[in-house]
Amino acid sequence: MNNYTDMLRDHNLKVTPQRLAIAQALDVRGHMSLDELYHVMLEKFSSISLATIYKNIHIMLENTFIQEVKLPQAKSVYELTKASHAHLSCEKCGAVEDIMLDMDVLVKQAMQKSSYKIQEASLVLGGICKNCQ
Amino acid sequence: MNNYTDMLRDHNLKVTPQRLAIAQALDVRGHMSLDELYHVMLEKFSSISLATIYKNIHIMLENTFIQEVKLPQAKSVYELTKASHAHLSCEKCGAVEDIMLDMDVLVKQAMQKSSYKIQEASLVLGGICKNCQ
DNA sequence: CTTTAAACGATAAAAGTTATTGTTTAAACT
DNA sequence: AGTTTAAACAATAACTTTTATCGTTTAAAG
Ligand SMILES: [Mn+2]
Ligand SMILES: [Mn+2]
Ligand SMILES: [Zn+2]
Ligand SMILES: [Zn+2]
Repeated sequence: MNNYTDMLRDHNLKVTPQRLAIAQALDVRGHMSLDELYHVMLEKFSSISLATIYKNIHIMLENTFIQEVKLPQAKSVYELTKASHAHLSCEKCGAVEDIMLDMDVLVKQAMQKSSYKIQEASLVLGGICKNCQ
Repeated sequence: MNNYTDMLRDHNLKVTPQRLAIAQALDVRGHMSLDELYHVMLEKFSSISLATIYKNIHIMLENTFIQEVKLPQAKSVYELTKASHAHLSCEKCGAVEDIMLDMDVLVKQAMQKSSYKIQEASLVLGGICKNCQ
């Protein structure tokens, strides 16, 4: 009865070896594209179907077990759902990092300027990571 | 020698009737998905090829005549390049609006917290527009 | 243990995007 | 204005990505 098992059950997802491996991979690596996830999964399950990856990403998104992060100049990456946060994206090596930023002031400003009821903020900051500088 | 002609020439794009219509459509409607653009173009050019839309979007992106906006829960939309700005996206009707917000403080904060050299910020605020409330 | 609905792998089908080819045309140059 | 040429065009084939189908396996409940 490990950690990922409980997490999957909490999101009404049946616990399978494939899903446990997806959860672990995303937990360890943070952010992964669909392709990356598929190739990592192939190492553990040499005959896993690509359709299984697609279907699990879908249902995991529906059940908010994971989140999709759309990056400006690259393929989407996926991550385990956690507290809302922004992203740093290195335009040289493609690395993606989390960063906690207080967006309350900005969101409040936006609600005053516009007539929108804002529910969520998606911020991706593009730049060059320490390693690539 | 209209306005869109000059704009296209400024971005090293050969001026064709199709491109003038794309520029006008994006100028008038603000943000359009590839499909929307294709269908609007079909009204003016009943036999325009979908490949022409794809190719023009590509070269216009390359030459920074237009920008792509990736929305969290919807297809990408495209817009004429203008001063950097954030977006409001209505999760009910799909409307997309521009909003000018000063992100300097936030970006400065992010550069201090991380070791990234930040070059651009992409912010999409999801919510409910005035009409849909 | 059974039972059963869900998940799986394999693979076909559909949708989305890019490449190819012959024709047309915008723009440069007489 | 007429000629030339490279780029853009429409048509469509090829390729990639995503989704649907189907027979089999398995997680979870009883
Ligand atoms: Mn993240
Ligand atoms: Mn915009
Ligand atoms: Zn980097
Ligand atoms: Zn709306």
